[in-house]
Amino acid sequence: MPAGFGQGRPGGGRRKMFFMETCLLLLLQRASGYGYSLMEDLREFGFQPEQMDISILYRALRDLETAGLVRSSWSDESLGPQRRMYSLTPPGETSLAEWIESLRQRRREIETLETAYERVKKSVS
Amino acid sequence: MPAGFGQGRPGGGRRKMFFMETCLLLLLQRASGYGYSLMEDLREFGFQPEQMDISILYRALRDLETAGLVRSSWSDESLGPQRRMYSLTPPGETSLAEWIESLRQRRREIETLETAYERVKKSVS
DNA sequence: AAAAACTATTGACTTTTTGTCTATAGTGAC
DNA sequence: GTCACTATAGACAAAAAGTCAATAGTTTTT
Repeated sequence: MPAGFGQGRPGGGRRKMFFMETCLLLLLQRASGYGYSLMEDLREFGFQPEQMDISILYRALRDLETAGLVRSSWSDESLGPQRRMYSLTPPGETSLAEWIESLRQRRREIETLETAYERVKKSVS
Repeated sequence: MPAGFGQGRPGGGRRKMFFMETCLLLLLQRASGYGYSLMEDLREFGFQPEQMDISILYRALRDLETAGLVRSSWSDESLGPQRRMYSLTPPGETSLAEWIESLRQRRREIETLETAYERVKKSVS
């Protein structure tokens, strides 16, 4: 399977969440943030907060923290409910670079397919 | 979530197999083929037959047939074991066009992320 | 001040997907 | 006939992703 597609254990390998997690690392390299704010920021990359269950985002953040790519702490300075503020760790920066490269590879694979499709369409018509 | 990411039932929505199935439809628009031959043809799109279990390919073909996007028949003309020859149906052609468009969208989303990453890297250094 | 509404996070449950392993079955070679 | 090879199919298990509901503190409303 194509590079960037992972190798994969059952149900696993490259996951749907990969793109989202990469977006999160990028956002956190820009500035630290918490669940709800990151949710809004994801808009920039085509996500639509209204249409997604935010649990998925929280799970992604927890997974990233378990992997040591982000770190979190409770911020009590804010008004309103307590927020768990996330920020990027040095390993997170490294992973971000790698993941971006992986997505770049994936983009190239899609481009190959697009090109092939254009050729087929031309030969058929 | 980004267009091209499906909406999704549990564990579902946009699946890992989406890219592979689109490749298969494209290959079948070029010419009909069977399991093992398609496996080889997938090389063009970055797949590595040695490293993947062919069951996955067969399942993909059966799924596509269930969805009416391809049709199959036993070819007895060949020497060697019987082969199930697959070919693209008209609905399959339509889906192929849609799926390519969906992947195009996905590629654009990746490009957005790549661009954003370049900007962040520049501002950090 | 009690109730309601909102922000924020977490955890349990369920379905679907996906990878692996094994079974079947025909064909050609020795 | 047995063995190896090509080709396809099915069962099983593990993991991921989606939904739903629970918790908990904080403003706002009445």
